[in-house]
Amino acid sequence: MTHTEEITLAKEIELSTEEKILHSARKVFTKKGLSGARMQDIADEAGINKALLHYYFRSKEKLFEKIFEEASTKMFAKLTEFIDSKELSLFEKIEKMVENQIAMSMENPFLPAFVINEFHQNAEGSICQTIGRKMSVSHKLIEHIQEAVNQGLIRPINPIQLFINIMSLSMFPFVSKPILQINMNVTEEQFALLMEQRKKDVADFVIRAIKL
Amino acid sequence: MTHTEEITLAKEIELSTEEKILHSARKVFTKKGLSGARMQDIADEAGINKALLHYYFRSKEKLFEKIFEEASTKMFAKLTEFIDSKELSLFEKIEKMVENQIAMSMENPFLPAFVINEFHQNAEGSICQTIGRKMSVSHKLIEHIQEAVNQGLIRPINPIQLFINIMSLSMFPFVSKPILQINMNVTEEQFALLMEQRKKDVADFVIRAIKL
DNA sequence: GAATAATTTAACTAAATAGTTAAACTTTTT
DNA sequence: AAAAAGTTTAACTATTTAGTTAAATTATTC
Repeated sequence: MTHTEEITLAKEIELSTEEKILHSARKVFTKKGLSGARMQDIADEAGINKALLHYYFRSKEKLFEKIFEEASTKMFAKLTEFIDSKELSLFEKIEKMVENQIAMSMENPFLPAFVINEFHQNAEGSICQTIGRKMSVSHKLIEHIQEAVNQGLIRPINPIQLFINIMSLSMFPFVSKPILQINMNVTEEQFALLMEQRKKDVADFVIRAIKL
Repeated sequence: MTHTEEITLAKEIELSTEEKILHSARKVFTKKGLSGARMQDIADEAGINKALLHYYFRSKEKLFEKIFEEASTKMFAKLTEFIDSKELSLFEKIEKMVENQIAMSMENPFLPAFVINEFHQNAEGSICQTIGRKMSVSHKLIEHIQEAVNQGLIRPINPIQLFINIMSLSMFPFVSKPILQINMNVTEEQFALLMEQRKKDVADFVIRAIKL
């Protein structure tokens, strides 16, 4: 193996320092939160030292801001893709919302709790205000629900309550996972299975609750 | 006003130092979490200095443990009262569970997010393990649901999923309140009104979803 | 291949925060 | 009222953690 081959291979396998930092920052911040995370932990996780962290990202706040914004966006990314669609029926939208949010949570188990908690502890803070404005979920879904009620397709329900219900059923299990697991003696595998079932179960549950 | 009258009056109005500390510790810990809370903030909030805090409660950990255990218990206290009852029907239990958990969350707005988040960040830790064991929700409810399915009173559903649904619908809105508010432009009063409505709405929603 | 720029480190400083001490003050007991 | 116990404080120390510096190393450009 020549020298250049070694380098090419290394580049394919190993991430750049910046990417390594972002990976470990994601991991540490989402697990421990802003106040619980330690720059030293992030550096250790990335296999570098603290000075290099500050070389790439001036401060903890700056690094956090990047991770938090990325996380907030990711949390609702799949939703915004189709929520305004004119082609999908309300029931189809509900099915997709549930499936997408559960899939997102399964792929990123700490993400929902992280975003929710930082908003909680810092709701007035500038970061949350900025990010909050960007991700206001469309009023078109609310209108879609209201239309369905008006047309007698579903029973009367406050559209906002229905939206809250869909989000609650999809995401709460992941947010409260540790309590549920202790509470009900559920292993990791059992939990994953339950959540996989929920992709269909929750949509059915919601549709049964609202159809005439 | 005599000297003794002054003292009697003061005792009625003012809390003991220990109670003042617990009050402010509750406030600061539930808002900021273990890692975000500062002993100085707790002292300031109680109108005392840090040394006195350490006089009453040896360390931050000790004080936190007390507050956290109290909070975890409070979070499910009302539930455990009636959940095993033989007199109540399943639907009555569902109505009470929803109403109690929403009422509890309205009275203690930061409590659910606090408990959930600390479990998340510390699920392996000794505190969570100890507290977790104490609050395992009864299997009798699960059995009650299973019986209702077997007797054909409700449509087939995994009892664990139904339990998760009830908890999700009752508590998620409070956990995700800051995001919901920014997302849907909802004031404090509007939010309180929505949650008041949910006490009935959620029970209806669940019952409609499961009844034949 | 020398010069320049980018990357990385060890060792440091600065700031924040938990926890301690010794003395003063207050209340209760004898 | 003297002694003892309980309460409170100001000023302190110890520890943790974010952030800096200057020098060494590596990669890139001319």
